[in-house]
Amino acid sequence: MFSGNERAIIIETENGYEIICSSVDFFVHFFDLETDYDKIKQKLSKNTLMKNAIKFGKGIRIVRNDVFETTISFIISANNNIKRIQKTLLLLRKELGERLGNYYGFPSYEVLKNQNEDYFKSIGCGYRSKQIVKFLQQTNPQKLESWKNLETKELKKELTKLSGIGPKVADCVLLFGYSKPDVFPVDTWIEKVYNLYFGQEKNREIIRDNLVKKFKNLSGYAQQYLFYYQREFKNHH
DNA sequence: CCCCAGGTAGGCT
DNA sequence: AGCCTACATGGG
Repeated sequence: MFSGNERAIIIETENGYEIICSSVDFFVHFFDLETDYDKIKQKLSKNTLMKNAIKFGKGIRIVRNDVFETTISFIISANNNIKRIQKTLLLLRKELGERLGNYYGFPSYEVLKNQNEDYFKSIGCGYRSKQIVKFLQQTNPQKLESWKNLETKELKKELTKLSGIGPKVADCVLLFGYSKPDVFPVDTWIEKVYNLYFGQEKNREIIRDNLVKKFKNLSGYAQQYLFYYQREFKNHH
């Protein structure tokens, strides 16, 4: 697991998890270790689906990642698969990031802004390359940080004005970058979950609104449990 | 050759 | 406001 210039290696043990990392304070905050997830799990365990999903993803944490890194990462994630997303992000670090022993930090805004569309294509960003270049021209980390006290709805409106950011990527940035819990990112997996357990609907905006109404301030947590459950479920069948 | 993957942008109505 | 469809790229 990487964030900025930090790295953590997580090992599952008999009675929990062990984290070997570059900075304890950083990762206590990053993994939100001061939040009581047992309480959240209890509140969400209202039916068999949620109980199973929580049991399956018992170690899930909503990370508190840097906003800029989160945004770049999720622009790359759009209509992409996780394996290639990880590969592309590792290449970004290796080719443009600072070398820190045997790993690399996330590249700075200035370095990223100096790259052109062809560069991003060369590391597998595909057609998102143009969006990334445009995004880097439109904004910068300072501007993104300045929005952190806006309310969820207002913040989403600002985010979706930027290139490469639609409703789903915005929700992910709100959740993992701005730590807003009242969002429910709807991707292809959540669409499947919804159609399996909640009802027939293909409009993702309607799906999102219904799920936020249902889970309110625990939407982000519920989303993570259901997302992981559905994605892994597929691998086991 | 098809469909899918942590969807979005731009054009049309 | 909604409803198409093109879009890179690799895997199944």
